[in-house]
Amino acid sequence: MKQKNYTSRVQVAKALAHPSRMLILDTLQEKELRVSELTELVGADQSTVSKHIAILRNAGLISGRKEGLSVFYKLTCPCIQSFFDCLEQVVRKNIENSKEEITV
Amino acid sequence: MKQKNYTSRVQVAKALAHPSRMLILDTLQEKELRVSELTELVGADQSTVSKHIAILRNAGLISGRKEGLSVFYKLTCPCIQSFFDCLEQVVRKNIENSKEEITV
DNA sequence: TCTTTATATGGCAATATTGCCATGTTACCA
DNA sequence: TGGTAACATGGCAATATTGCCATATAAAGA
Repeated sequence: MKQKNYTSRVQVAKALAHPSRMLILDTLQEKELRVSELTELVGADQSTVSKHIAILRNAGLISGRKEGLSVFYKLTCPCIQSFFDCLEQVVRKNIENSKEEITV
Repeated sequence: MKQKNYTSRVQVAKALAHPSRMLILDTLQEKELRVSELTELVGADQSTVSKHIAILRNAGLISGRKEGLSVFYKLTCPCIQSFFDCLEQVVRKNIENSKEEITV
């Protein structure tokens, strides 16, 4: 592959590529939440959610703030909204196209 | 997980989560290309690139147009640009933050 | 200091993704 | 009709991701 390196971009894209992480990001758009709240939201094991959080944190999409025993997470970048908007736009376009015939 | 279903969104995000596919999308922003050209660009086996193309196509990110023996692919949605812009913004923010101390 | 609570991490089995080879399909041409 | 070129797909081994259990770490209170 003779190309610029997409390592960082891909890391961010991979972080988005899981329903639980998508849900976490979507929810954090409204307000910051602690891990216990995110765990209940996702409905998986606490360790599992903690690992999802680590993936989002390592990708630079969220950051944490300690307060007593809790850690509150929030989005690092408001641009995530445009991300989701684009995703939705593609998804909607797909639905429209599937009503017509398949292009290829 | 008590949530709306993110299946379609995740499919699109997953499609983005590979350096070869990122390169393909990035390149198709400029002009449509046939499979043989994309294969040379990526520098992998033709069958491998064809599978990457299928993933992008199934996610609704690109569409193909047959012309003789060739198939030309192009982006379905100009919003992909804002996608990359956001990715770059996060990546840049990460670089800045790594110069300071680690937040968590 | 000892406990408890909140979060993070190690380990590992189940599952998914990736990339090559071989082969199938379609369109064009002799 | 046979051959060839461009692309797609089946199969499979290598690799990566996921999610749970067990456990580590850190902060607060008794």
